[in-house]
Order: sequence, then structure tokens, then C-alpha cells
Amino acid sequence: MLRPAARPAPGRAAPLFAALGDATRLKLVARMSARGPLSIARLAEGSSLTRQAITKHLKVMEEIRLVRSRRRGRERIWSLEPRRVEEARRYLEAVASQWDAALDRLQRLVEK
Amino acid sequence: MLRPAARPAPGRAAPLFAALGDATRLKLVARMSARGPLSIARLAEGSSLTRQAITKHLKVMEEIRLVRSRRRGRERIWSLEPRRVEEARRYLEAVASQWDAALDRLQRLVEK
DNA sequence: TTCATAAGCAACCTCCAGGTTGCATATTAC
DNA sequence: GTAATATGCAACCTGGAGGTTGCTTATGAA
Repeated sequence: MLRPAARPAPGRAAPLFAALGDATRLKLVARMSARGPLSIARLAEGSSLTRQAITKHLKVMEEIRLVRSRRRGRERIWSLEPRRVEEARRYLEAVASQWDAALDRLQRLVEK
Repeated sequence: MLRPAARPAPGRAAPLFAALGDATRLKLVARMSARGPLSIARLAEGSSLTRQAITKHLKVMEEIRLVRSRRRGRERIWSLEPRRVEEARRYLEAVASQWDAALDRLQRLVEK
């Protein structure tokens, strides 16, 4: 009985948004999403930051399972976890529609 | 010619997610979205934090236009800015579908 | 087998986000 | 008019996020 994934509580969703809320990390996400799985070296390429800084950011995102990594030879390959992205997306969708509903309610109250 | 609102660059979208990425702020968003426009006092109600702390959070969100406020008598009423929520939502939607596309491309490459 | 590449580990630094307290000011209620 | 309510302003404190440097280790290439 696969339930339709209820909206998570704000306390649970916040860390997800926090992970996305750093420009460096969001660029990493964008790069992965554009090119597919990439090694740290590839991800750090062109950045003004150190490779170690990039690694730290990746670990932050891994901790909340926004990305995952696997070792391949001497490299470590990083992938996006699309289910988490989707989870965040749905949260915002719910917020927006709930807000609309609240406004509608108030509007009707005034009209009465 | 109202264009369909292109996906913003990571650098522009990150502050939006950062604003959502704090548990206190996300709770404020949730509360507004559930009940409609609310005063600071209402928003601070039940929280363990100071009213001033709440005010600071609201200002953070106002700065990036995730919420707006208007004065009404001695109160200040805070509302959600649903277009910004929608903007963030679309960003995530784009990330997810781009990732899927990248995987598909790679998959087809392997099969060839 | 030796050199170059890719990554991991750890210690350290700095600044500012997220809080607080204390006081001032504007509105509203009685 | 006076007390209570709702908010604004400012100074201050503190931990941890986001960086760096330096060194080590594993793997691949020639």
C-alpha cells in the first residue's frame, strides 16, 4: 500500500532546503543535473574554490541524501537523488495551494 | 509577450532556498499558508523564540520577497508571496527533469 | 616501478546567522 | 487620559558554516 507520500513537517523539510540554499551547492546540483553523475574533480573543475571545499559541500548533501556517491577506481562518482528533489518540490506545491485555499476561505468570509 | 519564466541561475535561486532552509522560517511559512495573513504576534504565538527573533526571520524572508507585510493600525500583517514559492518549485521541477534526461542520454550511449 | 592523478583526513581560521535583552514608540481599549 | 498591546530599534553574544593549508593514501598510466 504505497501511500502518496504525505507532506513532511517543516522541521523535516527545512534541512533539505538548507542544503539547496547555498550557491555553491546549488551549482553542483545544477551541474550534475545537466551532465549526469560526475567525479569530484569534474565537479570542482572551473570553480574558484578548493577541491576540499567542494568535497565538504558534497558531504553535506549526502548526509541528507540529496546526493549519493560510489567509488569507481580512484574516483568517487556523485549522483543526484531525484526522489529528494521531488520531495522538496512537492512541499512547495502544497504550500502554494494551501495558501490559495486560505485566501479563498477568507474572501468568501468577507463576502458573506 | 509574457514569457514562461525561464529557470533562474543557481546563484539567483539559492537565496530563495536558503530562506526556506531554516526550520523556524519554514514553520512561519507553513503557518501563513495554513491560516492566511497573520500579525507578528500571531506568528510568534506558541513559539519558544522571542518575538524579536521571529521579526528577524520575517525580515529575512521579506528581503528576498518570499513574504510581504503591510501595516494595519498598530499591527503589521504578513503574507506569503506565492509567486516566489512557485518560482522555487519550478526550479526543482527543472532540476529533476534535466537529471532524468541526462540519465536517459547516458543510457542510450551505453546501449549503442 | 615510478610518476601523476584522485581523493581522504585533520587542524585551523573567520565571519555572520540566529539568538537575546533592554528600551522607545505608536495605537487601541476602557 | 491612561493602561495595555503591538511593534521597532540597537547593541551584544556565540556556535558553527564555509573556507583554507598541509599531508597521506590509493589507483592508474607509461
